Amino acid sequence: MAKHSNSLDVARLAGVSQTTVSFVLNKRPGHSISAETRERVLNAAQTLQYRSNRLSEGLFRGSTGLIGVVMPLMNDDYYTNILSSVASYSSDNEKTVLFSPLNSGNANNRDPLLQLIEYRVDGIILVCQESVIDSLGVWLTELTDKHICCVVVDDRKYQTKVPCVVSDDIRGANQVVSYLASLGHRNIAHLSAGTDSTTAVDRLNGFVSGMNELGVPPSDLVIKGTSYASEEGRAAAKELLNSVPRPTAIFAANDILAAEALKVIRSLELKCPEDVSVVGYGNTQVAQSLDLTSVDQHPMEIGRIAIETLLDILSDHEPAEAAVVIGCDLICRGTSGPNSAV
Amino acid sequence: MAKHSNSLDVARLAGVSQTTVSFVLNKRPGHSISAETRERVLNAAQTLQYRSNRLSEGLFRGSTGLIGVVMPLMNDDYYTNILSSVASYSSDNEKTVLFSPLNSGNANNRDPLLQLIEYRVDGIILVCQESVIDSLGVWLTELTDKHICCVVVDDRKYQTKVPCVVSDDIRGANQVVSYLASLGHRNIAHLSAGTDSTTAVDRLNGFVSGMNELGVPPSDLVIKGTSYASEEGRAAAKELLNSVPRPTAIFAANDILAAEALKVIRSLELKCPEDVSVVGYGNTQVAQSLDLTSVDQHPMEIGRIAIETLLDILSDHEPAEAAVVIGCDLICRGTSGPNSAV
DNA sequence: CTGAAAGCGCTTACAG
DNA sequence: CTGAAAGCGCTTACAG
Repeated sequence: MAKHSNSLDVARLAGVSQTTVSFVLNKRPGHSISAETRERVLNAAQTLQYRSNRLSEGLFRGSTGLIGVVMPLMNDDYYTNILSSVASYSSDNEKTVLFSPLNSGNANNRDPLLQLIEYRVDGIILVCQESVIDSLGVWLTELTDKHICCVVVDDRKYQTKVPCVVSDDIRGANQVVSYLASLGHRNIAHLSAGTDSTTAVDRLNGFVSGMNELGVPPSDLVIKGTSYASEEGRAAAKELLNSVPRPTAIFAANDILAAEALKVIRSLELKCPEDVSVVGYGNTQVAQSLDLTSVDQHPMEIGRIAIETLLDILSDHEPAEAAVVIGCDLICRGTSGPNSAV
Repeated sequence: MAKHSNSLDVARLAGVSQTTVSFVLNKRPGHSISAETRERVLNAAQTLQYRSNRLSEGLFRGSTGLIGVVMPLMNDDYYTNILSSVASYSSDNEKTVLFSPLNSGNANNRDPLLQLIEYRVDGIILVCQESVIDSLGVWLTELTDKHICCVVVDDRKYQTKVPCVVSDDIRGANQVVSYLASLGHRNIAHLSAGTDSTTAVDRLNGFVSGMNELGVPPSDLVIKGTSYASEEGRAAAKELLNSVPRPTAIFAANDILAAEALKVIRSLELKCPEDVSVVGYGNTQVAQSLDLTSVDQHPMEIGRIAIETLLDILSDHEPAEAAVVIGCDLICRGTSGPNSAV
């Protein structure tokens, strides 16, 4: 069992009361303590390696300094970067992250929110994903019932009730289409991730609207793919690349799918970007390693805004309502080039 | 400010004492409660959406149910997978992860351990990295002073003092060499990550010993590279591929470096694996996307063993001492093939 | 079968 | 300038 010294231990060693210890250690401005007593307390605390018990503090204050983070944890830099940014920013603001994973894969999934509530977190950052969307409404009312502040990332369905931070996937996808069009491409196909995920739908919509702006009629749009899974992506990529006429450019809904497209291109002995240009989404490590043109969503920025928003609400009680939309940037690399068919 | 109902609220609504509420909710075996009272308490708890305050519980019990995790958070599936596995396993065991990032990048880095100690975590999983190695000794004595259980991942320097879980990098690297040798390669170069990181050193050593077993004298070994950073890796890969005679196979210390080697190979208009075979390390998303032969370290398994070990110590007080070495597996993909020069 | 009381480790009015 | 006391929300001997 762990052995921690407490403020009473410090008090005894310094020959003062607990009150004095608390005053010295918390540097209360009102109460002045004699320099000599101060010194004695500080020494005692040092000697005993005293660390204040944040649980007790929290109990008294009604504020724990804990920030709950609920998110899926998958092989995607996106989530890692958000977590990294939230955690480091929290740490800078004397907050600590209590982490609750989504879809841990294991069967006995405890309610991820419940754990956080039981520890009386000051606020929650909830990063959404398909599997969560259905529960979201219930969760949010549970949180508002208990007056627990929450910021939702990656979904804006409830933006009137709770602050949301989302990536501008529609515009990102749109930018990709404009960029490919500027390279002379018209026969652009979309390797989609289906309609289960909000982000996939947004990227699809951005693609469609971009193509419409180019004057391509909806009936001529070439779209395949049903999820972010690489196996399905591969099959869809094959269909796309075997269709006649073959698209001169493929816009994939994420970098993993783009990687699958590249594999298929290679297996068909086609060349990228000479025969087919490929653009991904997310600008993950995969994109960098593949020299893949992709859209950077700035996940660190998303995390930063989310935690900043949460901390703002926590201190000001200002009920921010609007959704914050984080812009994205197209990063051009070697997999995209001029349409050689022109 | 958050509003939670407490056990007194429940007691009042049910018309019983706090004691009874506690007994009902915690299903104490000794004390029997009349079915009718039980029902009333349960209903009241339900009505008030009562959630026990784990901080108060922890204060009383001297055990918080919090597991501290200290790790770097970078664009590497390895850490993400460890965290994912630790978090889900913790959750399954009624524990919650308190997360403390390493190298958050920001200047005002609070001591990552301190936060965890202040929240009186039951135990700590410490995933090492170059930047931590120096502090490790100090940290460990701080933890043992306070009798806080700790499991160290990725370093076994202190295995006599604390349980360690490490990946078998030496053997992994060794396997790569054997595999490449079995394909007829003899002129195998190592794209190293230098000597700052323990893992990089182990992979280097595994490579060297593997080559020695093949009968290649140390003086003939070709080794370049100084870190896991892709820029440096790229430069080193260029040197390797321009050396005479050109290596017929390159073993890179991780997948990112391998990806850089592949880029250089392409830029030199060489073919992989026909002209040069490439093998990475980590079997990350990058390896899958590049169809890269790589070594899977089973990070989920590493995380699982780490948290299992910690939970064992926590419940049995058995002072496990030995280091657990997690095996790894070579995953053969398209970037490695027979030595065509044979 | 049920409840009053003490205590986990803190902090802050309130006295002196 | 310093301390005794109460209370944050729980749980568990100990009574009855």
